[in-house]
Amino acid sequence: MVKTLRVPEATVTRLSVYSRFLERLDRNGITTVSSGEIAEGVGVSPAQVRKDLAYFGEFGTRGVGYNVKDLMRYTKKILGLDQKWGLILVGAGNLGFALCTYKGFNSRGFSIVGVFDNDLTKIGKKIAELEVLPTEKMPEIINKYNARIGIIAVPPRAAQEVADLMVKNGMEAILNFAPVALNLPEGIELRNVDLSVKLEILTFNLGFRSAQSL
Amino acid sequence: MVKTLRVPEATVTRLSVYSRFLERLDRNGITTVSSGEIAEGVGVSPAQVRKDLAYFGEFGTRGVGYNVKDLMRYTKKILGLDQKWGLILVGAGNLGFALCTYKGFNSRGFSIVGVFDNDLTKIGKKIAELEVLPTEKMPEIINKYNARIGIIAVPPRAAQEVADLMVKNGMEAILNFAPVALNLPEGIELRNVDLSVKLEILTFNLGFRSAQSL
DNA sequence: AATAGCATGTGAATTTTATAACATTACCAC
DNA sequence: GTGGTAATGTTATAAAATTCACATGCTATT
Repeated sequence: MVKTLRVPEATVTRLSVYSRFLERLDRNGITTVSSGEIAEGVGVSPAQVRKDLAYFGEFGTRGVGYNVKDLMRYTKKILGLDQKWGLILVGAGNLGFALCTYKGFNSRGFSIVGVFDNDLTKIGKKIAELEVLPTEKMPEIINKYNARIGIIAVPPRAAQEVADLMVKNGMEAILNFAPVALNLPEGIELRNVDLSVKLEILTFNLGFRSAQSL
Repeated sequence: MVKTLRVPEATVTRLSVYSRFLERLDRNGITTVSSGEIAEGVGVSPAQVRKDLAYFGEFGTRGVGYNVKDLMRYTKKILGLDQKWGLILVGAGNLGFALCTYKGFNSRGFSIVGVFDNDLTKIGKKIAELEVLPTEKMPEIINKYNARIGIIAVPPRAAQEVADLMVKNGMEAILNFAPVALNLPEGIELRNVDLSVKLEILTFNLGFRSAQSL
């Protein structure tokens, strides 16, 4: 029986943020950091930082703090970023293009190894150094680069179909930018990035504020 | 004294998702829907749907369900989407370009009314029908279109400076795509969209799964 | 008009998450 | 070495969010 401690997703999210903050500290030559400084730097409480880290082990030294380089490595290891990840992307529109060229992915060990689209006007075009391919080529590319994660950047109506295709071709995780709820078999990891939801939180709050000041 | 019920942000997030789901139902000519059907459609529990809606009033009919058109209008009203919102965007890179042309914003009443960049090679270029302007023109555009929300799509190191400028020019809310924690004065609404965090949740889960099957 | 059926709205129970408080341990100065 | 200081790791407390269960009230049918 494995000791199975459930890690809250919010903890994983924050860990990702800590990890990048640590990279920045490291780039700036800082060698030691306290939970309070991390907290300050990313906008949470010091207790939260320590609690989050405690899910995974003891990484600090009492009375001193954390070694930046070490903690950075640990966090990246925990997140699975001690390896390179090849991603495939379907949807060679403007969003797909932006994602392909997004530096934030590369700097964290992600690289897009295949871009697909079924729009004949897009196939053959180049994005960065990648040629846009028809989805029939998906198995070949996935196999060649051992890709396990797919990104969906197509319009909403096409998203489910693309998701099904990805699953059929063995993808284990999907990052979906289309604003629809996808139906996937058990065991496939799915996360949605909804670009307008956060905007709507902002408008909600702007309205709510006015309502309260009446 | 105003009855001040705090609405969880997760509730607002889901409301936004419900709202778009209802739009889809409406487009498909569906007139009535139950909490169970909404739940099924967006991937939450029926009780969750009812609880979320209960923060804002009673919108359904017992034994029947919800009128799709009405509930759609209510949710949009609650989210502040019964009006048009003009947005300004700083950062005319690939991401900025993608956001400018993103249809999901327009369909929810958002329109980008100004695109700014201080890169001389970008100023003057056209994105959709908008010309990229230097940030000095920001006050003029903000005033002309009554913009209250700004989007940051610049590299991390420039983000804080852009945020400060937006605040100085009267922006009340900021949607930040740069992967850094911004420091803003009290009262400014801030939400971050971090494109790589969700990917790292996926890689965490993929790794975690393998670890557990050992 | 009465009754059966159904889906909402809601208060209570449970679970989860975050905060706070404290005990522990490493380091440094003397 | 010994004691003071500081920041971690952890336990306890509080808060928040979700789920559950059911009473309420509308509709349709007989």
